[in-house]
Parts: sequence; structure tokens; C-alpha cells
Amino acid sequence: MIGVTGSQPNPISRPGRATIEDVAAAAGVSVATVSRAIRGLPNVATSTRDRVQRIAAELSYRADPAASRLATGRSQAIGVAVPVLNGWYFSNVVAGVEAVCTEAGYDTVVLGISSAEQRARLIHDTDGIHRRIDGLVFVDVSYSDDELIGLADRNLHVVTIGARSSVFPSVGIDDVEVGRLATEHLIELGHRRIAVLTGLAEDPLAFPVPLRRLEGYGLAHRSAGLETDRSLEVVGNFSVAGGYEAVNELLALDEPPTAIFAMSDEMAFGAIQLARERGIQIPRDLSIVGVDDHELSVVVDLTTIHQDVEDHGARAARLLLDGLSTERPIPARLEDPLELVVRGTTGPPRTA
Amino acid sequence: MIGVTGSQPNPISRPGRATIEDVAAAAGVSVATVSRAIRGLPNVATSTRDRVQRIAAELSYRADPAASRLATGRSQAIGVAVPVLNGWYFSNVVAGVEAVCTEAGYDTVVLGISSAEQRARLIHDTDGIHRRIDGLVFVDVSYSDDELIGLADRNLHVVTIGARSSVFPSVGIDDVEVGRLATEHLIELGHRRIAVLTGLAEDPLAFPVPLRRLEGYGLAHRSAGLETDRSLEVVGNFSVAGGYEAVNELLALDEPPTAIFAMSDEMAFGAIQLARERGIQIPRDLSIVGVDDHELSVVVDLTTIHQDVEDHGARAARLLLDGLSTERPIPARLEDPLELVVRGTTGPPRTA
DNA sequence: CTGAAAGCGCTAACAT
DNA sequence: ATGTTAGCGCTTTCAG
Repeated sequence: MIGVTGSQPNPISRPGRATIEDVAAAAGVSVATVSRAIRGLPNVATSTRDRVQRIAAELSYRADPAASRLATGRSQAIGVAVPVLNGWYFSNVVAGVEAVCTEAGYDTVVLGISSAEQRARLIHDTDGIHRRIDGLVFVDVSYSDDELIGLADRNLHVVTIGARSSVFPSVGIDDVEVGRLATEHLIELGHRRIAVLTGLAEDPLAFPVPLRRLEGYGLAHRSAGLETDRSLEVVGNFSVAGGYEAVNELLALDEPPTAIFAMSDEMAFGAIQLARERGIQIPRDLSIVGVDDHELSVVVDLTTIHQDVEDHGARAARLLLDGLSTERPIPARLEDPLELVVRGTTGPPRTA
Repeated sequence: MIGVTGSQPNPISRPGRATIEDVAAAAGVSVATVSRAIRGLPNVATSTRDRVQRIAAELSYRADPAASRLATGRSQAIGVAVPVLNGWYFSNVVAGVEAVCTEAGYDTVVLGISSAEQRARLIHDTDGIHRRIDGLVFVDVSYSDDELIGLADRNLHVVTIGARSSVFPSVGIDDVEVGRLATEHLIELGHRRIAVLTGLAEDPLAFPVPLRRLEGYGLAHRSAGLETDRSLEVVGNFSVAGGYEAVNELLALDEPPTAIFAMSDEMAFGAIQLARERGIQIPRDLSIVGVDDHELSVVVDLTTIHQDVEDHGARAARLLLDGLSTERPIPARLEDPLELVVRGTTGPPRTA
């Protein structure tokens, strides 16, 4: 007795999880053909392709991601590395990236890199990240060209947001101009003692954006024949609380500023809060200009420089995904035109 | 001539990428031993383990994630599904989840589920998500028990934040009490016409949180012997812009409210903005209470109900990770005590 | 245009 | 305590 009808193992091993073999058997073709048909590769007869696709759909078959990852070496996932995970900037970047990636069938994995150690671990691949993602969107952090080339050599494509790079594409705004524009606005209003709320305290070299904005702040002063004063340069950590603290320091100065350039709206919000608590009139006693055009800046009537961060995220993701098929990245820079949105927190100084 | 020295293929195929076989060869043991030694499994001599680990480190070997995923069926990744990707709430949840997951060696993948279609696709596994992640944190969305059980059957563990579930654990606050507490505060101040800014317009049944808060709003009215008025119930989409628009509608009413319970601080911010534009004095002409205790609520001096969302995210992730080793989840509920933070946007009505 | 078969790199039974 | 080996499910030459 040859068990023609009864000796095969049950074809349904894990319920509801059809494999490529199940599809092949049902369609009467080989697994190779199924693979080709489903991925739309050439050299498959139209009739075969249709049949395979129909049967695959019936069995609600989808290729096991782990198996294809192993076979192809591509993970169909990209990472977004951000220094500060909460906060307005981050969430908008991620929203933009996620939308594009999902559309393209890629997973979006978020990577916190708040500590220098995490940053090093990521770039030196101490946790094997490059085998879990195909590409990486860096937000605002900078590494040396050598380090970035190291990533490229492990064939990880990168796009940066904010920070520019000479080896990978990047998207953002011209941060030197941001600093200049904001500062010029205050100078034109008649301010002469202008403080600046900068970024992260630790590891400043890793974050080029604040540095560039500070450069613009300096340029604006020089163009107007003014000197900058280091004591007016305070770290605000890009947070509301940091902005609050920073202004607290500034007001303790012998000669406090009459205006503040905050490198982010969130720091500006903190500044406004402190001013309010101290009964300082804005803009009469203190002018404040921010950067971002956060949804809430209109609520607190903050003068700021607009930037569409969600769109930056989306464009970065698109650049990255497009680049994945390319051998070598092109270090292009996508830059939005700058727009100063003048609202109620800036005006001439009282003493002017 | 037998090519003893020259006929083997170059052991270094992909540069810098040692496989488990390389380690085994270098350590003079089998791949099985390497696997055990590295993962800390029992039944490995201490000396062997040490040697293997040293050699693995020298070769900077790390198991290929795709290969282990394929072999074990576990992806070492968890997903966070959020209806609104940008916005304060989301970013805090993700920050909390990411911190815990990274610590535990898991990847965090973000999943946007803003459209009903995306929600369905996720729950019915139309895109094969359950093979890419081991667990899922749902934020504020609710599915039927059957649907959730379906997920469990495909051995995907779930923890929800905000929304409660009778099949999976969840973390959040008591949203009925939130609605009651906020509303009672306004009633005690003397308000009788209290509007409420609710959640998403489409698919309200999918979002239980606003529904529960609305229930509390109703309860507070009833306890005080007051009636609710459907025309005072307006959708605000949990966004600043939505809050703005909602209050615009409310003010057009024949008999506008004297107070507003906004179900999120962001909607409250929008409300404040509109009030300011219209020259409406807060709280004299209009009281506003929010929910969240957003960093900025202190800046705009908003009365609100506190909640630590980042911590919710962290606890949800921890619950999820712990549950991964368990067979069946326990539908426990972790709930923070409620805290009303009274600030400057609420006061007695002018007419009182 | 289609099929057979050799991996991809790891894990987990099953031996020893 | 350690080794052997059979998969995991897919992709991709190489033949035909």
C-alpha cells in the first residue's frame, strides 16, 4: 500500500501562514516562479503571473520578511536617528519620514541618540544596526566625513536633516542665514544688546546647526558694526525649560539684553514664560524671536522663522529611498527659502 | 598536488562581517557552542564561554538579525501604533517606548494609523506586520475584543495606552474621572454653560478615550443637577487648529458657553489663541481647562489635568517586553492618580 | 519562460 | 559539555 492519499504531513503547519511552497504547490509551478511572479520580475508568462498572484491572494500569502532579508541582505526598513526624541522637531520629522516609508513598504525604526555613547555606538555599528536597516536619516547630528564614509562602506545609505554633509545628501534650511536674519531683524528694530539661546551643552561640535546659526548671529553684528558679547550666549538645550533657565541667567547680568534670539521656538516659549512671571513686558522690555514656526508660536504671538519640518522628513526619506538603488550617494543639499514671520514678540527697545 | 594551502575560498567574503562559523573556527568549537556561549545559555563550560566571547569580540561578531529572526521566529522589534504621528502626545509616548526597548535590545518601529484603512490593515495583518514585530503598543485606539484576540492568536502581544482592553494590559488614566474632574472644577466655579472640545471627527467609536471623558463630563453635570447641551459639544481633532476652529463655532452660538473643557492642552491652546484674537478675556469672559499638562501649558498659564505620557510609554513597553515570555497576557490596568493643576485660565464666570 | 538546487546565517533537536 | 544536522522561507544562479 503506497499511501498516496494519507501519508503527506498536514500542509497547514502554522495556521494561516502560507509559505511560498504552499503557493507553488497550489499553482502547480515552482517556488522560483512564484517568487518571480509576485515580485513582478520579468520572464514570467502573463497567464502564469496572474494565476500565481490570484492564488497567493487567496492564501493571503506574503513573503516572510526575515527570510527575504536573509536571502537578499536588505531589510526593507530605515532608521531615524534623533538626539531628542520628544519635542516638536522630532515628532514632525518622524511623521514625515514614516508617511513616505510606509507608502514605499519600508518600516521606520526610531533610534534615540541623546548620549554621546549612543551616537558612537550607532556610527561604529557596535549594536549591528546596519544589518537591521537599509538606510538612516540623521537629524541634526554631525559626524566626521570619515565616519560617514564608514557607514557608506557598510552600504548603509544616509540622508541628514538640518546638518549638512559633504558625503551624503541633506535637507534643511540655511542655518547661517537663519542666524543672520533673526539677528538683523532685532538690530533693525534698534536693539544693541542681543542675547542668543543656543543648543545642547554637551558635545557642541556634534551639533552643527546651532554653530551655524551662531555664525549668522555674529555676521549680522559685524555687518552692523556691532560687537558680540560672549556673556549673552547661553545654552538653552532646545527645550522650554532650558529657555526659561537661560533667560533667568541673562536677567541676572549687570547689563541684561533688550532682545533674545532663541534658536528654537520651544526655548522662546520658556523665555516668554519667565518674562511673564517676572512681569517683564514683551516686546516693550524684551523682544524675542524664535525659529521653527511651531503651531503654538501663533498662540503666544511669537515672531519666528518658518520651517516645514515634516516636509523635510518626507523629502529626506524620499531621497534615501531613491538612493538605495544607487551605488554612490550624491551629496546634494535641498534647502527651503527662509521666511521671517513677524508677530508680536519683537519691537523696538524701550530705551531706543 | 592537493591544494592544501591554496584551494579554499577566501574566508573573508563580505569584509568585516564575521559569521558564526568564523567564530567557531577561530575558537575551535562548533557553531552550536558559539551560539550557546554568546547568548548565555546553560551547559557551556565557563572557560569555553570566555574564550568564545573574547574571540567573538575580537572579530566584532554579532549574530545576523535576519538569520536569527528566521530561525527563531522572533524579530526583536516592537511596534508603536499611533493615530496622530506628530503632536505632543505621540512624541512622548514614543520617547518612553524607545528608551525601554533600546535598553532591552529591541527595535522600535513606528506605525501611523491615522486612516481607518491603515487601522484595518494593521489589525487584519494585511501587510504582514506581525512577522516583523513581536509586540505592539496601541495608542488610544480601540478594536473589538475579537480583533485583539485575533492578534493574540498570531502570537502578537499587545499593550494599549489610553484605551483600556479586556484582553490585553493597558496603562493610562481614568478618563471618565478626567472628564468629571475637569467639568466639576468649572461647575464649582459657577459655570453653567460648559462646552467640551472632543476628539477625532471620523470613526468616533474607534477612539474610546474621548468617549469616556465625555461620559465624565455628563456625570459631573448630572451630579450637579445640570443638563448637557449637545450644541456645546464640538470636535477639535486634538490639534491646536481644531481647538481654534471649534471655539470659533461655539462663539457663534446664540448662547455661547462661559467655560470650555478641552480634552487636550493642544486644543486648549487653539481656544486661547482664538479668544485672544477676539479680545475675549480669559478667564473673565471664558474659562478653559485642558488635559495633559503639556510643557507649554505653564507658559500660557493653562489650568489642566496632569499626565505623564512618556512614563506611560515606558511602562507600556516594559509590560509588553515582560509579557513576551508569557503565554497569555493578563489584562491588567495601570492607572495614575489624577491631578488637577489649577492655573490662570479658569475662574468664576463674569455673570456669576 | 520555468524548474532544480544551492545557499543566506542562525537556532534547536538530537546525539554523544 | 559539546558536536551534528536539519531546518527557518526565501532568492538566485544555472540549466533547460
